[in-house]
Amino acid sequence: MALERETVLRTALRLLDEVGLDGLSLRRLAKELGVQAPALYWHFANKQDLLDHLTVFARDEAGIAIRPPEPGRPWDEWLAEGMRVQRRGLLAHRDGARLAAGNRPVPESWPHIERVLAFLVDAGFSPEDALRAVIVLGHYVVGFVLDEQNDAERQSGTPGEFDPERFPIITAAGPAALDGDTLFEYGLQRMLDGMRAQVAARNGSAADGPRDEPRVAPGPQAQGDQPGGHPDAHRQPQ
Amino acid sequence: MALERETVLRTALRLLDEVGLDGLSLRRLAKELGVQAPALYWHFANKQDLLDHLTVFARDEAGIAIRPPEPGRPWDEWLAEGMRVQRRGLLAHRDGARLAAGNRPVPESWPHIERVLAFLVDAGFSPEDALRAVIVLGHYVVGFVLDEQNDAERQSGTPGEFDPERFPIITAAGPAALDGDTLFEYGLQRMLDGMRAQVAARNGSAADGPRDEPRVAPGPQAQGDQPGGHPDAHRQPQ
DNA sequence: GTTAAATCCTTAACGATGTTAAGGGTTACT
DNA sequence: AGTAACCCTTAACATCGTTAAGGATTTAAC
Repeated sequence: MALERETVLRTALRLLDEVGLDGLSLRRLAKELGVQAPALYWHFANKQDLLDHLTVFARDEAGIAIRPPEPGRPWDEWLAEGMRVQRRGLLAHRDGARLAAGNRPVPESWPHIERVLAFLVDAGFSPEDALRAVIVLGHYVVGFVLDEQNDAERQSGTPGEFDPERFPIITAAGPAALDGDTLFEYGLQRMLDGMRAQVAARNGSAADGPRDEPRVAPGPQAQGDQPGGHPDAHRQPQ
Repeated sequence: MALERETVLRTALRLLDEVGLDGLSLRRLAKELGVQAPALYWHFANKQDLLDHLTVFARDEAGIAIRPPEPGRPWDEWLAEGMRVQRRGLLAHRDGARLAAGNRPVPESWPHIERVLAFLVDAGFSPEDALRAVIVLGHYVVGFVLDEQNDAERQSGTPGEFDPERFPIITAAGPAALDGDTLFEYGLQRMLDGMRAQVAARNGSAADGPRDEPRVAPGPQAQGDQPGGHPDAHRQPQ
């Protein structure tokens, strides 16, 4: 019976949760599939190629694909929700962030990004800042979960006890400040605050503030529908 | 002649720049030192231990240690500068971010953090938010440079050409939006904007919105730091 | 000055890894 | 029947981190 690529990836993902990324060897994976290790080279060029596809597989399985925002919903809430989903997708599997960070990006992700950008431009972003925003937010999410899972894998998180004499402020902050969800939300909201303010400044009084950001000419952008037929109804200018 | 720990680390750091983190094997390092591989186990418990110390060594060598802000200087400018220095420290060596992200944090870094927190609390942060701010900014920096060096190591950056039909907004944004320094500064300033707003709101009145890029910051000039203004990332030859 | 301990490194080897070479079966089509 | 595509096997290579056991060499003690 032929071994399907998807079978390999699904097994690899399950094995990843069991043994971690460092324990995920080709021999171990092959044994799990009832097969010899070199058999995997028929389906994938090499291990890196397998991991690249595994990243895509995990992302698709987690349902990261962006949903268009409901018409009445503010862009920032929608974006925030998207980032939370992305974080949960990385957290869904052991070493998920390391896996996602350590592979080459697949070209399939660009259409997805383009669709997100369309919504942001509709919301008042310049094309440059829209692109910057999604990239920069993505880096935040990956950096965050990377550390989060690093702490989980080893026992290396925050020391349970801090000497109040030497670390008065850390002690005053307390462990609640380091709670994963709260901490993630803090950074996320700070960044969105900044973007909100920038968009507001750009859309509102566009002539008063000493804004020195290069403004793009309001040329014809993103107005027509895609030739591929994406029925993405981007409307509702905030 | 006895081999010093520091000699090992300095050699390892130089070798890292030559062969990358994946090429940095104990045998290769030992050969560079004119020694057999197991000799390294006298100086370090294992490879992970060596890499942990290498991270500290690289950081100390890069002069990441925080300098207290000059009395008149706004906290946000000072923090921004600290993050730029941190980024440059990671960029200073090949795979620097991967190295820093992949090790267990050393307890020596906590006093450093405590000192930063003291300045932020003085500036109006609550202890919780001060702690959150430095952690969250750190995650951003690591996530950013991780991707930056990932693109550099492989040829896997952005495709040089985008089809304007399928990707109108990405095309409109242009490659300038993806310039490392500019992109880093964008996310950094957005996050600092959000923190500024929060601190201002917490300190009661003073409804000052987010300010602009520090290079045009109002107030007393006279702070002529580096000529050149923007941070200049040194990338070594690939 | 001999002895004992601490220091620093070597040789040999183990188990495991990614990967390649060469080829054996099965299946499908002509 | 023959041939090509498909899917996997056995064997092996080079390299990896790591351990075991033990030589040298220096330092300290009696």
